[in-house]
Amino acid sequence: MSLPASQRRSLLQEARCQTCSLSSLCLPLALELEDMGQFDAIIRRRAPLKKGEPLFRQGDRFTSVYTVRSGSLKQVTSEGNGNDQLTNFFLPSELVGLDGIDEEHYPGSVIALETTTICEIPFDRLDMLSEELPELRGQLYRSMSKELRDDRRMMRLLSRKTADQRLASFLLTLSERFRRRGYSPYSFRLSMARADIGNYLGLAVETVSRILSRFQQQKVMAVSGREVNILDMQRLIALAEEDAQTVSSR
Amino acid sequence: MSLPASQRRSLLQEARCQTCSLSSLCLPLALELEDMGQFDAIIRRRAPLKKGEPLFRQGDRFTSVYTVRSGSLKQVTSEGNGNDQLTNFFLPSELVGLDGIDEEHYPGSVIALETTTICEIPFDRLDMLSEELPELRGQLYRSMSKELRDDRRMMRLLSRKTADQRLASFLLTLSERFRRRGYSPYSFRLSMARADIGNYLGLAVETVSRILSRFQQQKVMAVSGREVNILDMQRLIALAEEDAQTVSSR
DNA sequence: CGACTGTTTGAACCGGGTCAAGTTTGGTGG
DNA sequence: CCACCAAACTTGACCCGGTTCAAACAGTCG
Repeated sequence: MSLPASQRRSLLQEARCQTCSLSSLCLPLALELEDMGQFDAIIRRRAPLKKGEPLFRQGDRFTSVYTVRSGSLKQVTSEGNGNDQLTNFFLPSELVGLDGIDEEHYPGSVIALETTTICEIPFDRLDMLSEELPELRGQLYRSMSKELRDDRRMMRLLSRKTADQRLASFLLTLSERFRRRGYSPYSFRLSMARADIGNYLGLAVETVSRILSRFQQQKVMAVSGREVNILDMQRLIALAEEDAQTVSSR
Repeated sequence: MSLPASQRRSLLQEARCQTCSLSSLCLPLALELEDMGQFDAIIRRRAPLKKGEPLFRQGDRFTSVYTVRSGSLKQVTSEGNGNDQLTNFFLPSELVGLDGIDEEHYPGSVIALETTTICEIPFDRLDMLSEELPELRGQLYRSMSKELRDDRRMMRLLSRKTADQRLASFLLTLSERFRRRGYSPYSFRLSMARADIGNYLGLAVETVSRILSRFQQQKVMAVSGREVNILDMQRLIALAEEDAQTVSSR
């Protein structure tokens, strides 16, 4: 199956970091133009994933890290017995698979929540290139360090926050991530199911649903299926940070 | 204040990786003897910390990562309002401070739980050295990756496990860490207070205390103050993994 | 257009938090 | 070495947020 040369070129073009709209957020963000060419040479394009398809499965041998080009994914770790744990959602420009380096196997499956395109970065090549390019190395350290910090925040959420605070925090985090990517922080579409949100936040589906209904009824946001519209950002921030009595007493 | 030459030498000796009993677990574990010398040259010895003293405080500028030589520490992140979150305990050979790389400030205070000695590794030197020594670089990536995996496990614990399962898991994790360091996995001393355990596991102090009492009464372990003696390891593993009805029905 | 999956809502229950009151431990100074 | 005090720990009683169970409803995709 072959394409006309022009289309083939445009596909390749699309896979080049220099022309990628995410380059200011993505791994090579710290690179000079000339270095970016080197980086470009090691990344591989992947066929788009359809909704529900895995990028890789738990236990697969670790070979590459990935960045999301478009779409979104979830990471799920299964513990043998029925209950899985959803440990992460990935949006465009975010790095996937860093937690597989250590044991040389991916510790969870990563599954597309919608049609999703991906850049594959073979880790051995990345490591070698990071030897030559201190900027790239630094960026890689920073990416992992940021993920560690985010994890700590998540632990705090899971161990200290009420269901309302969890939902509010989750929505604010999404909002902020959309904002940084140039989308509206007020109005966006949830690509994940309520069950996924519940699993991620340590809540029952029913609780997620109930609280979303309540937020809507309190005019903090409008929710219609997976479409979210934040109406009162300040209130949402208050809901995420403060304890119950502080919020209710206004 | 000066010491006889022989003692001075022995102090320096003590600070050398080649003679450190932890070298098989610590950051330079992958290095050849000759490379270890280079690594040795960049690490700095620190005066021992007394119980309650901070290694660094939340918000301090990130300069170094640290490894524990002896003793133990806790990492605490404060969110302005009263409630702090204890996000980690550190035992000998474990790397402290990796989550500060990204924002160039430490995201939490790290405080000694007992008299604790530390090796300081200035990060800029470590980064430069990691350029020359692929083994060291790999070990650094692996350390961070392992911490990511551990965090995911902690998230699962916090979002899915009951109080009993949390305590059991916590004790097993400690047990395993002691075992790997050459100490008894059955009998050890908790260097942290019940309140610290509760904070870390997302439980009230009272709950921690109650459950430890119950474990003891069920002859799973003997607890006397901070001394722990695991009597029935299999049972403890079952308590950590299985759901309540499975365990109670035996 | 039917079947299935995802979502919402209601009612009842319970695990673990909170509050309160001892009890033990460890550190300090006499 | 002991007495004292504050901090750490234990235990009990009660209560509440969030889970579970149940059932109806809404999308969505063959």
